[in-house]
Amino acid sequence: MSKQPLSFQPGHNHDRCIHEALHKARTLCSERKQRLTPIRELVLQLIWQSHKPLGAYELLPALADAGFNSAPPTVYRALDFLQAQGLVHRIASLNAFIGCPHPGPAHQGCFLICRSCSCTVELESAPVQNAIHNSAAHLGFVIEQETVEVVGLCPNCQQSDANSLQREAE
Amino acid sequence: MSKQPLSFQPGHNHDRCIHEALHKARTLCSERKQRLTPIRELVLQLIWQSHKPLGAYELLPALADAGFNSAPPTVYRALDFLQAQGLVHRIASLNAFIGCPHPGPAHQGCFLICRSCSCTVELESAPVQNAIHNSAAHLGFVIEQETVEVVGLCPNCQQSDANSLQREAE
DNA sequence: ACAATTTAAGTTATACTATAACAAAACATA
DNA sequence: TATGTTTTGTTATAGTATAACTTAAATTGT
Repeated sequence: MSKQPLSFQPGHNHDRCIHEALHKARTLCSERKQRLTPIRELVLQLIWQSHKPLGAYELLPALADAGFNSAPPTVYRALDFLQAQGLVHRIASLNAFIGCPHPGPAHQGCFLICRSCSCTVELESAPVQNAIHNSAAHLGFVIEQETVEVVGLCPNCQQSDANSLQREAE
Repeated sequence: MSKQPLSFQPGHNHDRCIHEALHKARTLCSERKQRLTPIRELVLQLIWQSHKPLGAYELLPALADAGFNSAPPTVYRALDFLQAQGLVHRIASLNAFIGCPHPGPAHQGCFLICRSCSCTVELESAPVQNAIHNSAAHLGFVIEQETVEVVGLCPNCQQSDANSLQREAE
């Protein structure tokens, strides 16, 4: 097994993840002459609270706490902007959003989502992309957008599951 | 380019698709001692009206016309049953449902969805599956459920798009 | 600096998707 | 036919997302 991505390392320094994500976002938006307004930056920071996808409505209370309007359009607009800039991805199967760990060139992720702890990894999976592209090309289908979301158990939770099954058996 | 699946052949005999889908469903449910009730069969038939994913609420009027209760739980229950039997798939990125052309062994499809005409093909794509499984295995992630939904342009609509662009240019 | 224009945020209302919870009916089986 | 189980009817509500219009802030040209 190869080195785990941070999402699957419970003990990693997550402050660093947040800090880096915000830094990259500021740099990219600046380069692109896009306005990373306070609301947008806050929403991005909130999304990066964890490596778990968050629903739009889960962000509203924190927006209110920060003194902003906290009606749904506010958070959806911020999320729309962040998605357009490739800073967050939407997970269609969960109606939720997650920060992109390598924003920059436009891309669509391939996500591994743990059904137990919700931790989610975004793979940059060339083989998956290639397989999809080949299948599509074979039918003359032109791809514009890909949604690849895989739900299962992360290594940590397989552990826990095994433990609890064992406990049940005792 | 290989032979197109029926979904991408506008002129195909679709009555045959419907008939076959219903026949397979009856056979499978019978084998499994599951009850394909009138409501469930009607919902399946409605889903098979076309090769385009349909929203749950789009089915309600037809249920009402047929004299059934047409509150949301009715159609969602039928869809739940049909999904459990592998007779329909849910397309998460569209909140919509589509008939499975090869029901039987449990599986998760890989879908090519035309953003112009909505026609959708379910691929039985071993290479895509394999690529996903390899990537997951590499991280020690155990897969339970896969969502692969690819949006783009089908061969027919590329044609149309090209034509309309050409017309615009004239 | 000012006015004009564009972009973002506030606000209210509402559309769309899905499920909870309980009652009534239909079915399966003894 | 009595019994338990499954399905359907029914009402209400939860959860997700956007439309439409107003106000405010930032940007641009002069």
